[in-house]
Amino acid sequence: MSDNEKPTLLVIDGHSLAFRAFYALPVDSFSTKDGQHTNAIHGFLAMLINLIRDHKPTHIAVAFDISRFSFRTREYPEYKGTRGETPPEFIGQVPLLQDALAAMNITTISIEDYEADDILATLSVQGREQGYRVLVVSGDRDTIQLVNDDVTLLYPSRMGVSDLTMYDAAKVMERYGIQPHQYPEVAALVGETSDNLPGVPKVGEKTAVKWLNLYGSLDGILENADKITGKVGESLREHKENAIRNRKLNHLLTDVELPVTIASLEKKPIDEQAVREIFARLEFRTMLDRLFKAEGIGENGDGSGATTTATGAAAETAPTPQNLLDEELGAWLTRAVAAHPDGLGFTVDVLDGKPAGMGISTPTESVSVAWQPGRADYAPFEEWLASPAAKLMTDAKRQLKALKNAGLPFAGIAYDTHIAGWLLRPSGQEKTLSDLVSRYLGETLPVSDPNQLVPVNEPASAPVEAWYTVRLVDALNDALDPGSLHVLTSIEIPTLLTLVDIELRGVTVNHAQLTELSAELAAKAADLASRAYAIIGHEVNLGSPKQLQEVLFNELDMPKTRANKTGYSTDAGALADLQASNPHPFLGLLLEHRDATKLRQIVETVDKSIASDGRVHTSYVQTGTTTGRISSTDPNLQNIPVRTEEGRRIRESFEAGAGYETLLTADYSQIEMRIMAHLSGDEGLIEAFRSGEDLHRFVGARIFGVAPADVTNEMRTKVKAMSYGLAYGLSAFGLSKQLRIDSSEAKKLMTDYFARFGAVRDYLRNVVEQAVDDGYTTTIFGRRRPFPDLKSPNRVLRDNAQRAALNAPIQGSAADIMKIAMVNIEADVASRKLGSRMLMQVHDELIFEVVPGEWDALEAIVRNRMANAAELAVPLDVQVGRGHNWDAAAH
DNA sequence: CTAGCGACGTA
DNA sequence: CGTACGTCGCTAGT
Repeated sequence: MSDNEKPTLLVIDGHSLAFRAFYALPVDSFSTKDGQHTNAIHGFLAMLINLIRDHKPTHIAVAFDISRFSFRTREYPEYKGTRGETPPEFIGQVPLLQDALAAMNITTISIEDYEADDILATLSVQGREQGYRVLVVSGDRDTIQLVNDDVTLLYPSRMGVSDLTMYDAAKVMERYGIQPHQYPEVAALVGETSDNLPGVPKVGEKTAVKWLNLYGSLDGILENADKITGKVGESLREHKENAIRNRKLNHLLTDVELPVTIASLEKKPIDEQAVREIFARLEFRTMLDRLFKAEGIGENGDGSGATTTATGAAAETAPTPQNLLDEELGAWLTRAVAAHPDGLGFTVDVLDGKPAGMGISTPTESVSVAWQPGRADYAPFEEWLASPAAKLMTDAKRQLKALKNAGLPFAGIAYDTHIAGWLLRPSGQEKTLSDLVSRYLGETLPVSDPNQLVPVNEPASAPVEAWYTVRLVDALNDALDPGSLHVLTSIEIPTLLTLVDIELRGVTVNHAQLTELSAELAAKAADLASRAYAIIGHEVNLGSPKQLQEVLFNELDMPKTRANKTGYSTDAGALADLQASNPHPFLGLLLEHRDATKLRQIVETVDKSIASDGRVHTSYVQTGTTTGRISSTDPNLQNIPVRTEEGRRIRESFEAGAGYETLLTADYSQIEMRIMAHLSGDEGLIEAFRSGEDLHRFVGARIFGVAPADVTNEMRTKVKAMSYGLAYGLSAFGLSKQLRIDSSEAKKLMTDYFARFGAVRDYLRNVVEQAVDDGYTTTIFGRRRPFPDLKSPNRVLRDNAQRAALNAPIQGSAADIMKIAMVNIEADVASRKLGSRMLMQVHDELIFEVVPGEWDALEAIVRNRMANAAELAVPLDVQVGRGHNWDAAAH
């Protein structure tokens, strides 16, 4: 059999190559936004992808050392003893690399007490015996001994992994002048400094090779040691024990008992979804394309990288959808509903915000409903749609909006797999039905391929999606704990319905007013810019941090600020510091210019999003956060300015619509602090809230030991920053920086705070401890957030996770409470048949439009439902304001 | 044309 | 060396 016909086994020394990659690539250029370093992973995978592309291995294994200790260190404790501490930036990369390899369905092997090289040696021998061509990739020269006619070593050049030198027997001969199997004897004589194995002094590679060629082997050399003259001969006779020991240690074992067979290492298709996930986590972008290309998964979707399911087991195939009408459909629905009381899968194809087709499924059957407006044929369908019969959906919000747009009645939503998936993995990558199917069913959702004129796979249609949804519900319910399930059915599903309504309502925004404001701000920005140019003597793009750096740090020669990836920071904080140390008129103008352009930007964005009904319809993303909050996009109405006078002019343009008398705003005051009081059970803090006194004044009085009336503004500011910072994991350093006070003073402030409110500190500590134990945090209502990074060996990652973990139950509980309030308010408003309606949610604030004459009724409902959304140890205080526009309605 | 980054608005 | 978001313009890459 010729080499070309032989299968190719690729075996890699994982640690050795990852370590090479680590030193080959700059650590600073490869890290995620969370601070996880990835240079070793990147270098390793890039190398691996090239190997797969160039050598097309049929079988692959990667061997890892389990620890620095092995049978060799037992026999010779000094072995590798000179190796320094592993660099902290390297730690943690290996487990992630192993995750990535797992996603690529590549086997990794580690065996207690043996080094990776022993595994490689055993694999290469077994592979050869079984008729494979073997490629060994290692950065350890000892693996040269493995080379023979069937085994080739790929050895990284100097400081890289991208460039591998192929060592076959001829190349070894050319480079060292010996046969590969003789290499360990040369190495034994010469010694290996990096392994802390001294050899025979004065004997280098040249001498060792000369002797070997003269006497045939190390044994031969030692037998003839007496014949060797001169200082080198003396040295050999004196240090021959070194050579003997080295030879024992650098012999690689070829009979290690392996947990796998060579055949089982056969290269399997990568798990595309898992690879996408891990690469996303590592923030590798270009790598994904390279891998997919090497795997033959490509734009043209040719068959070479056929997307089979991970298990290889035959996935269930979706039932062929039936086209039913009229009584047939009605009969089918009656039967299906009776047989599946937990619900039917339901999917609406949405086209331009309108329902196009729909699909309904049980686990074994599916029906296509080519619904068209006004067709009497669909009366039985519409009846089912409006009934409380359970519907199981995926990403229901836009589908329900489409139904409402078409004037279809709807009730009975029982499940949204999209939300369920988010509750399981709130930081999750599962954005689509396809992602969920892949993760929870281990199957691949058929997708349409725009590059194929005649699709090979029928893309998933509404009934097929409904069928996958039904099956997902079971899988998700198995994965969901009771608390999360409660959050899903009692909080999220009702909230979803509320969001559908408030998005469709939108909010009236005064276009003329925004246009005027925009022009005003543009003029102001232009004026500020020209004055700034005059000061520095030339024009510069004030919106370019890069150009500003040139002006500030070169032309004006200002002291360097905090460093960032592109140089030095020019953010507002840094500029304020500069203004304090190096007052310069340019700085003030720059800051003012930033303010004006930022505001104008927001004005323009909001203005552009006003729809033909004169209203802005934001999209709330119910699964947009890790904590349970809702986010808002297109446009984001949750970051409309409020802190400055000018900013509030934008809020003035948000008005009560035609037919409505006024806006009502209602917000929770200090809800997160109240939740902290409740969760910690801190007597002092609870008393503060029950007393009705100004919180920061009350706390300040306790801390500074004065009467509440004697708490100065300065004291109050400090206490306020401290209190709010607590829930974010603020440090003394951070506090001192924010308040611009001495760090010793900040430290004292914290000490004094905790002396008075010790249960708060205990609680915060306990949250983190519990999260480490459980692996997740929980809100008052049972919402979970996993924190795998709490156990990360990377300190930055771990510290970030700790702060996020102590904040999650607080922010998350507040989000839960607000959602409950919203749902209850909507229910009350509906049952009282009020025309007034909820329009917006800004985390702890709700905005309503009030019909003339309904103010009192609405205010009562809002106050009641917000204040009583949860039973806490402290009251929930609600502030209500009234005004024709959003700003005026603030209180 | 797109992705990453810096900057900054909100709770 | 404070949590959670979304959006913009600039820049450097494709």
